[in-house]
Order: sequence, then structure tokens, then C-alpha cells
Amino acid sequence: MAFWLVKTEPRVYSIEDLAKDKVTHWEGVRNYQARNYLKEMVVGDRVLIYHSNDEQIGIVGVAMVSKTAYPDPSQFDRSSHYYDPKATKEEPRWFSPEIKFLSKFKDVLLLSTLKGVEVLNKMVLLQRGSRLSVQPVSELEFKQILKLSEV
DNA sequence: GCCAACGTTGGC
DNA sequence: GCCAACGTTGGC
Repeated sequence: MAFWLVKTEPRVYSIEDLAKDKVTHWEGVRNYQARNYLKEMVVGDRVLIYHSNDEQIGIVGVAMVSKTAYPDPSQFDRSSHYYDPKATKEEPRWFSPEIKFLSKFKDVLLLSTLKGVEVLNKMVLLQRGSRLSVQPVSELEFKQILKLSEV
């Protein structure tokens, strides 16, 4: 089983939305490196949900990959904000998996808290200038994050 | 293939 | 709102 972290702006789509929807198609990622990680996701992988651009920035809960990546339909949708004129049905550019809500942390595990945890200082999230919206997380990091969320 | 200009992300 | 750090685009 692999572990990941995905960023979302809660004003666009929050952990509360995911809890309500139970399952969602993780669409709209338009960065090649992030897309490649999305394609690597396997059913059962755990996914940390991260809220960016908000009053409380940090990790907010856990989801699970429930379906491997397939072409992101929004790339073909002219009315979508995520429409990509260069993508075709024959050669889609963007892929996304389906993820399922597992749990929401009692409190947001703040970015500022994560920064102070020695074990986590190799996290992609904490690397200088990292804007990657889909990132791999090590098992050790994942376990440490769950532990920190149980306070 | 280079690189300047431009657009986006995201913390502060 | 600012701005650093990227990523992408497109002319050459």
C-alpha cells in the first residue's frame, strides 16, 4: 500500500464536501508531475487531504483510493474551468482517480505544526518552494501524521 | 533547444 | 495584496 497527499482549496472542495459525497473523482489536476502520481495510485492507497489557501492551513483527514485513474472528463468539457483544448478522447492528457472518504481529523493538523516535527522534515510538502498538488508520502511520515492527529 | 514573458500556486 | 518559486508557452 502506498501513501499520498493531495492539496485542495477548501473554498473549492473541502474535506467536509468529501465527507458528504463519500466518494469523489479527484479532477482538475493540471500539472504533469502531479498527474503521473495520480496514475500511480492503486485501490487501497491512503491519501492525506490538505487544505491550502485557507485560514487553517494543514492536513485535515484521510481518504482511500477507490478506483484507479481514468481520463478526467473535465478536460473535454468546454464549459469547465479545467477544459483543455489540446486534449482529445483518443489522447487524453489528464487522468484522475476516484477517492473515498475515510476520516476527518478532530482538529486541523497545521502546517506550522508539521514544520516543527523532525521526522517530517523530508516531506515533499515541506520542501522549499514545493507547489506540487499531489505528492508521495512515506509510510513513516503517514503513521507519524496519524499519531499527531490523535491528540 | 533556448529562454523571456507570462501565468499560477500558495504561504504570509 | 504581495511576492517567491515554479511551470508553461511560444517566438526564434
